[in-house]
Amino acid sequence: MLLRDGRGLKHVVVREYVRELVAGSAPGSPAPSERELVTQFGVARMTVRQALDALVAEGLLERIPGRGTFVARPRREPTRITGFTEEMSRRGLLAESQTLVARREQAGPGVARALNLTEGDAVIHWRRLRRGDAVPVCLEDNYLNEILLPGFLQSGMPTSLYDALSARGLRPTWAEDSISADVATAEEADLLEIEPATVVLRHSRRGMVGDKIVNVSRSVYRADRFTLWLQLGDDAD
Amino acid sequence: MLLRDGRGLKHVVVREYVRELVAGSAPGSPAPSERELVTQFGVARMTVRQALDALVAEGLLERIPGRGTFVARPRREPTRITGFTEEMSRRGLLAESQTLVARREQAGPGVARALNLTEGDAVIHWRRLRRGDAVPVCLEDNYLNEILLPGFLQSGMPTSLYDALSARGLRPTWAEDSISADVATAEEADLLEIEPATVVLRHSRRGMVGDKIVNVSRSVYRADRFTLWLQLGDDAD
DNA sequence: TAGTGGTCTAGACCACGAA
DNA sequence: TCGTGGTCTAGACCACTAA
Repeated sequence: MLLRDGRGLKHVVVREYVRELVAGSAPGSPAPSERELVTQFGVARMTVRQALDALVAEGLLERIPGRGTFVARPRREPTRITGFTEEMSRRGLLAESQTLVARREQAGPGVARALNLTEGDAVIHWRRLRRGDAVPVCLEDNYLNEILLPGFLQSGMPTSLYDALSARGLRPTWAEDSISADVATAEEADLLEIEPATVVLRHSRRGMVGDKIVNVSRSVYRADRFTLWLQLGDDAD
Repeated sequence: MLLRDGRGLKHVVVREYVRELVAGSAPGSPAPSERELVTQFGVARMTVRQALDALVAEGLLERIPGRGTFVARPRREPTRITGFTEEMSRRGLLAESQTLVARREQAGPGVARALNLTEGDAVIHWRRLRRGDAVPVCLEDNYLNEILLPGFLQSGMPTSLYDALSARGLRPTWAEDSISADVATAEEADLLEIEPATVVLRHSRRGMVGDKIVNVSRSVYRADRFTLWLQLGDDAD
């Protein structure tokens, strides 16, 4: 079903027409009325409603009974699942990255459990020292399920892990995170250019898309250089 | 419009009938077919579709063209915005709370900005020492916009702030959080029963419902007793 | 082939908002 | 009063799945 090109479906035609029509309009601007669209496209009103229903559901439009249909104010969006590169650029800092380890390894017990693999299964281990505006900010270990990412190590390491995962349709849309405060080990302190036993923020993440567990990351941040910002919830009042 | 009791609307009748019918069914169980419901309720098929559309949108049902309509597997849900009490009970710990301060104050510059008030405006300041299974875990300062919560201090302090806000229709559905690692001040260390300058996790939150900023909290957690757990994203693959 | 959901029509009446 | 969105009808044809 639905092998016809989307442009052939009338409700899709109307939907995309309205979407482009209101693109860039200020919140509160009126959209065409349903009966206007009926005459304009020569379709039934139910078809127009189906088109508008979709735009209302995605938060672009808002219906007010007795008044009309209007451009909705943009919804607030919860924090997306991003990596260091995007996070730094959001803060207006230049993200740099130095790969310390990039190799195939056998999963240890913790990584195996987190990736839902068996101990000893092959995983990709990628360790990077992350800088923001040239200052060491974060030491990040990523473990990837090699079965999901054949040839990943051979294809040359990308700048942004999440961009590389996106290209393979494996960008996590869901994550389980844990965040704690701790002190740096000697090795961490050395790489982050801080004194041993200095306060750090630890952040572990399990990234998933659908039912697939894509990666596990363990990051340690300099507490004097990094605060985690989050937006939670949704605007469904 | 819609002053008729919801039970009078046919698509609502059908929707709630189906909702109760499939309540408790295993994911993958078949729901009644659209045409079955048409004959059963004596309504048009568009009406049945409207009813089922709502259940599909909320993730209860799933349509598979050519096969039928089925109970969907429950969606994963991002971490809700909760407070200490719910968080502890989720971990199977007994949450206790000792109020140290509960009074009306004038907002300082930081609190005023966070609550979008003017410096010197009245705010409710509520400071509590929070214990999990009798061990001090967290010192929490809450600042509430008094205009939104008239008589809050007089009504007796509740166990759970979020429960009390729910009762007034002011439970935050949206929050902006910041999380950092730090060391305890002398006062914090004393109350949390740790050594001064011990590592702690700081968590600030601005809680909102709609456009209203309800509260600002600043919590300091013993790092040896608390790790923050989060689930981010949604299951819209 | 029979049954399913997806799309679509050409109407209708209702409650509400604004003029 | 007129225009709006909300609800509802009684059909229709299509593409797909499963027997």
